[in-house]
Amino acid sequence: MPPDLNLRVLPRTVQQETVDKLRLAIFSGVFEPGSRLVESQLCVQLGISRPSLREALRSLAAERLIDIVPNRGPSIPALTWDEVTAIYEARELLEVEAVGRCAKQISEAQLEALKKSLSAFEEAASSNDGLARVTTAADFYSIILANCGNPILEEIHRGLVARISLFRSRSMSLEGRAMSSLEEMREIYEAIAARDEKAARKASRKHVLKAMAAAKKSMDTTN
Amino acid sequence: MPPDLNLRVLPRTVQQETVDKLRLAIFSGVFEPGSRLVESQLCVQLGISRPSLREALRSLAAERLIDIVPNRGPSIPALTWDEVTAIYEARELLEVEAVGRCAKQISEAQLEALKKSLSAFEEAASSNDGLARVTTAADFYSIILANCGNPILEEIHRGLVARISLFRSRSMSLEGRAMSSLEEMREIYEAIAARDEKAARKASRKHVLKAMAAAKKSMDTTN
DNA sequence: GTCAAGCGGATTGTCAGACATTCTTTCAAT
DNA sequence: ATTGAAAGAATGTCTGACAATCCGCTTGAC
Repeated sequence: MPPDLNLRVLPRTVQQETVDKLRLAIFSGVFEPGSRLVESQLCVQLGISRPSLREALRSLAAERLIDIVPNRGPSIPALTWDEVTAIYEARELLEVEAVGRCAKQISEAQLEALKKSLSAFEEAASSNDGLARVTTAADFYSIILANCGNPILEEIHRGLVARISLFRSRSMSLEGRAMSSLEEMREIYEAIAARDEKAARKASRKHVLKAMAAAKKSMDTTN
Repeated sequence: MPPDLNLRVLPRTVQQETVDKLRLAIFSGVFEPGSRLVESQLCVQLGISRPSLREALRSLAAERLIDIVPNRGPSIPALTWDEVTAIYEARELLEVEAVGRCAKQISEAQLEALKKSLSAFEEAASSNDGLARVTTAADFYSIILANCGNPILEEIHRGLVARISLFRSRSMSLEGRAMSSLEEMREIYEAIAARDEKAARKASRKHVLKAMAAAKKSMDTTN
């Protein structure tokens, strides 16, 4: 038996379920940015006790998915454009690095999986399912980050993308954005498949910058 | 009145105090890596109730400063060398970028502060105060990260450095490490002061790589 | 003697309820 | 209109409780 195989089946606790549910709700835009999360209401909606909820909220606050101000309670962050820019820049730094590493060392099997996820995104891009677009795109990055050889980069990247999920889904709904996004992602894929690290990095940087520009545009038009 | 001036005085809650105290305790190596944190014991030691403690623990778990396994409770992570390497690599990526940006845009006043912190480290380096070495070095990075123009990089970097604090303090106690560290940091400072971005990045990369090597060495000798 | 099964203490997961403190809002008074 | 006070709502924190789970030890079988 492989020594590092973790066979432990992690029991899912109420607090974990709650964190996942709330995270998903935040992603999906259930809560308005800036709106407050009232503990008693959430307790009823989720069917859990206040202590469990509060533990979950502390986790989300540490992930920066919610803000908690003492004596005012939790709320959904209303990100300024400066903050969003900073997150996109950090994402660029990490993602470009991950793509570059990925080009050097991804396995054929994973490359195949990456290709598949690209197809999935292609399908979603031509559909009108906004959520599908974001999730399939996320799958694509996820495979890349999982194969960059550094789990920390993956972890941080996931956290960053989570924080700008709303902007991503908004911008992905922009006219033509999904299609150009597809092209950029295909370019990334091709470079990785060709094991061309330099080209992969370049394509990745271009993609993130365009995504940021699209987010900016969607922010201007929406607000 | 400046619109972004935040005058709110944040009341310090028990949970925040607890997070800070525990974080500091973890930094200081009060807990053995791999050791378990028993809730009832911590409650007594900290003089707080279990709910408050558990909220604090969830925060720390989200920061990856502790592990929490369902039904087994929290424990101090026993990092493998692979994990430490991954963290150092991510730190390299962020720190090099931050140093590069810093060289381009740090203000004269902050540059002066950076110089001062370097002097502080110089003093600590020649002393035998291990804790002072680590904290003054941390101040040095802190100023750089605070002036890189991207608060997200700062935030992530702080989290990463926190997770390897033990390795940093151990390696900083290595014969001669503090002195060579001082030289590397001086090189970084000089490059920033000269506004030489390229040199700054190079010096920064060298510094992190040497720090990683020292950590590796200390790990080999200690274990 | 080794190994498996099982038992009991210790620890965590979760909840209910309570109360002081603080924030927000409303309404009255100057 | 601004100020101030009071009511209502929400959070911060604690106590106490109980079930579920884990861990170590004993017991028993082979």
